[in-house]
Parts: sequence; C-alpha cells; structure tokens
Amino acid sequence: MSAPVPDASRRSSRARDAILAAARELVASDGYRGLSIEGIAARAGVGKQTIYRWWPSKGAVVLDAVLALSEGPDAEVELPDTGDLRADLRTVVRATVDELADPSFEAPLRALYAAMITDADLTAAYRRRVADPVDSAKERRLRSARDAGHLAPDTDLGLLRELLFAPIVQRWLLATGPLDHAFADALVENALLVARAPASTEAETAS
Amino acid sequence: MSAPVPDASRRSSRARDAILAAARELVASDGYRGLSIEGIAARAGVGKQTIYRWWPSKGAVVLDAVLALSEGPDAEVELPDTGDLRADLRTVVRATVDELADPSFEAPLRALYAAMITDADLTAAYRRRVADPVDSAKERRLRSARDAGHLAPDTDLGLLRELLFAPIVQRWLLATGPLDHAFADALVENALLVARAPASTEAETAS
DNA sequence: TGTTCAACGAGACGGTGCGTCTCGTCAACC
DNA sequence: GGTTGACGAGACGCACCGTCTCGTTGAACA
Repeated sequence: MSAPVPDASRRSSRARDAILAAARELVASDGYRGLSIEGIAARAGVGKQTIYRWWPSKGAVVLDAVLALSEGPDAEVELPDTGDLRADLRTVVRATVDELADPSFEAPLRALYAAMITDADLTAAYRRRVADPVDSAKERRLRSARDAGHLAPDTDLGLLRELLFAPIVQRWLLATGPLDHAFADALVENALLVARAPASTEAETAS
Repeated sequence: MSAPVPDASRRSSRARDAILAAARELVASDGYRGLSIEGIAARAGVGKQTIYRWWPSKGAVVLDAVLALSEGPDAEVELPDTGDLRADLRTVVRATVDELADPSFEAPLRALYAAMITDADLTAAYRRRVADPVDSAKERRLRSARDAGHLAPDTDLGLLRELLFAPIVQRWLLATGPLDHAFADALVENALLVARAPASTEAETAS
C-alpha cells in the first residue's frame, strides 16, 4: 500500500539536472502542449522510470524546473528596503512585470499555471515553495513601511499585496492589457493612495 | 488549403445541445483531466466527427458550454444601477464570488481557464465573447457613478475594475485565501476609498 | 579495496485518447 | 422523388501514458 520510497542518498544529481534542463528547453520550444514525459526523458538521456521515481506528475517536474531558474540553494526571498516605499515598490512591481515578459521565465511559468489549475496538490506545493515565501517577503516590506508611518496603521497588508500584484497576473494570464512599467507604476500609485498615512505629508517620498 | 466550411443551415441543434450538455456533465463529474472528445461524443450519442466539424478544440467546446450556462440569446450584460454605488458594487462583487464558489459554474470555468492558458486563440475568443462584454458593463456602471460625482473625475475606470475583480480570480485560481462576502466587501470598500470624490460627503451612501 | 544493492538507461507492453477517414442513414431543399 | 451534405458509428495509425522488466553502474559502507 505504502509507496516504496526511493533512497535519496543514491540519487543521481546529473540525471536530475538533465531532466529539469530538458523540461525547460522543451517547454520553451514546443510550449506546454507539446511537453511529454517521454520527450523529457529522451532529451535528457534518461529512462522514463527515473522521472516517475522522483516526481508524481509532469507539473511537478515543471515546478522544480521553475524553482531551479531562480535559486542557488533555497535562499529566502528578501525585498529591497531603502526607506523609500514608493521607489522600492516600483522596483519590485516593475521587476515582476519584466519577469512575466521574459520568454525564458514566461514559458515554464505558464506551463506551471496550466498544470496547477487542474491539480490541487501541485497548487499546494507551489504555494508552499513559491507563493508563501514571496508573499511573506512582500508583506514584511509593507509592514516595515507601516511601522515607519508611511502607511496607515490599520492597513490590511495582505489585501494591499493582492491589489498590487493580482492585476498583473490577471493581465498576464488572459492578455487583457499591456504589461509594462506604466501599468506597474499605476498599481504602485494606487497602493500608496489606498493606504497612505492619514495626516502625514512629512514621511512621504517626493519622487 | 482553405477549410471545407460546413453548411451551418443544416446543422443539427439537437446534436449541438447534447454535446454542450455532455461536456458540462462530464467536466462536473470527472474534472477537466478526465474530459475527452471521445467521452463527450459517447455521452452525447454523437459521432466524433460532429464535434470536430463544428469546434476547433476541446477548449472551444467548453467555452460554448460555459456560455450556454448563462444565456438565453446573446443577451448583453447589464449591471444594476440604483444610484447607490456601494450597494450595487457589493451586489455584483458578491455575486462574482458566489458564482466561483458554485460547483456547477466552477468546474467548466476552471476547465476553460486550463485550456486558455495554453491556447491564445481560445483566450481571444473568450475575451471577445465573455470578458469584453462583461468588462464593458462594469465600466458603464462605474462611469455612471463618476458622472454622478460619486467617483473622482480623473478615476481610471479600467484600473478600478481590475482592482475590484482581479484579486478574486487570483484567489480562485490558486486558492490563496477565502472567497467570501467579507473579501468581496473589502474589495468594494477599497475601490470606494481609492476613487472617492475629493470634496464630497453629500453624494456618498451611508449604509 | 571490495562488496553490495538500489538507482540508472533502455525499452517492451497494454491501454487510452487523439485526429482523420470512410461507411450507410436520414432529412431538408430543389 | 432526387440530390446532397450533416449525421451516428466506428476503424485506423499514431503519440503518449504509466508500469514493468532487463542488464549496467556507481555511490555508500565495511
């Protein structure tokens, strides 16, 4: 009944790296539609069983491939905190927009979303390994601003984060509008407007 | 080279209805993963060719199935406009949340999103037939409020619409938080805060 | 250094759904 | 009443699925 758990200490890192690289290359050239386990195995020079041994689904392979794009180790995310909230938010939100416009990020990430929509387990894994750490970092930065008096004391940091980033993902998924710095800046200005400290002009940055 | 366009005047509406109903039933019971053209054809009592004759892809069938859920004819969408912006927005945003929580809507819509993410043609068709009309209706309601002085004259109606609804879709897709009326109301309050008319207390509803 | 043993590359296997095709049937229009 | 094209049905070759065996290999431990 229980799975015959393989011995991770004997795992070939060469095979793992080749599989993730092959997945990235194939999804970039053929899209998620043309991505198959057999194709990944062939391109990586690996037996199919080596993939099935370590990953539960094609989507899980893609998740690891996406993670391998932006990590050394499982480094924890940290956002810039120069004290200038507007500038820091612009940096981060613009970077998000740029990342989604970069084909080498866009292709595997789109594939990952396609898999997640119909795979609740994969969605949970994505939240745990990607979304939660990133969201925490964003909220740390916002909390720092709130503590410094740059945001109203009763600001809902989670909601503010969603207002900053959800419209970006929405435009990206359905191509309902341009994904550029102007849009990023508009979202930042909106966030500052929503949650600005009530009686302060002092702490606000001028830019 | 050109497609041998079938004769629409001879199309069987019985077959069309049976196909869309079968697609809805199967996606509700088995999810999008288990949805196949062969399964739809078998359930509908229809030849596979009848599906391929009229739809370019499985996702296109699902799009029509979703559309058939909420239409008589291609009725144009109209939102409530009682003059009370807060109340009207709550109604609409809460209804959106409720719809995404209703399994009979949720299942085919999730299937449609899964298909759209990897199918730009289908995404364009969805925008044209669903998203654009709905978005226009939303912006008409917001414009009416702006004209009535309930929103600041320089309010970006499109951005406001995205701030109201994108966070909902985001939570729905990745299950990153509860989709309830409290969340809907928070989004409405945020929108009213962002775009409130500068010097007016008069026109605002009290609720 | 040698032994061990599970992960490895390779690929056969039955199963499923794909998209195309070819039938005979049927109903609408001429 | 003849023509015609959509219809239901299903055969076909193909791609990929997930499971299963093979030898082979190389890392861990004695």
